[in-house]
Amino acid sequence: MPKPALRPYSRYSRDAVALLGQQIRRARIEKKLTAGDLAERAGVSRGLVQRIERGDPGCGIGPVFEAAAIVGIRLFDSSPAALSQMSDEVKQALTLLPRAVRPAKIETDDDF
Amino acid sequence: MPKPALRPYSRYSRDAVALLGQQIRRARIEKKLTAGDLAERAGVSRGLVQRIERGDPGCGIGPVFEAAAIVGIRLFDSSPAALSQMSDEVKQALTLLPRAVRPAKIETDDDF
DNA sequence: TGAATATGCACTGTTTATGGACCAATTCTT
DNA sequence: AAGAATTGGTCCATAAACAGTGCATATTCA
Repeated sequence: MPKPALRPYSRYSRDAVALLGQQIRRARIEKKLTAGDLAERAGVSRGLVQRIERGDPGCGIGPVFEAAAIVGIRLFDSSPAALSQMSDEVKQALTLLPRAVRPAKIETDDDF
Repeated sequence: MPKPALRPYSRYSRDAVALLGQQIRRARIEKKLTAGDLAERAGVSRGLVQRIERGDPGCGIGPVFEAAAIVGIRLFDSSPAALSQMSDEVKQALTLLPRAVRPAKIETDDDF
């Protein structure tokens, strides 16, 4: 079956997407870039920039992060160096974890 | 013209997307959730979860953030409350900025 | 105020993302 | 080691993302 016409997003993720879009718009304007300028730099259309700033959850995460980076927004509050280190750490942690998750059948509600 | 077959992402944004995916995978495994479980909770297919964890930039930002939220990853390092507040602040800042950007033509070349 | 430009929105055609089913390989548990 | 479940990949059908365009409105600046 195809892509669902409407996807139910949680409030938290909707807010997060919207916030990121607003931050991008703010940073763009502060840097005195037009939507068209940002679009060109990001290699996307102006229309997509508008959807990104509006917080459309359907936008690809690639273009969104690209736009964010261009206007100077640090994802994860991290510099490129820190980002790389975090990646190594997570990759490291992943090698120590099981690759396949088993049963766990009974109530996954952990948190003490 | 249609969607570009291949989009050129910067290293930074590619790393950021990949890192987020790895973090989601790590958190999922630590919580003992199967990819199928996470998919079901997020309302997406298992295949999409795989692409998300792999760091595919083409994935919608909505599903990615949704998955992240489900496994407990705080976007922006913020709790829901903080997220809401940040949103207000940015919205506030936006009202104080010009709505349309003028010339500024001359090189805003920032690093990042 | 007027001119120039940015923005918002809607429409169209093409490409892509996604769901679903299926299969093979991997991996965990007993 | 065996069995059961997870994972990873492919293939197909379909809805959606995206680029482009045009145009109306809004906005900045002279």
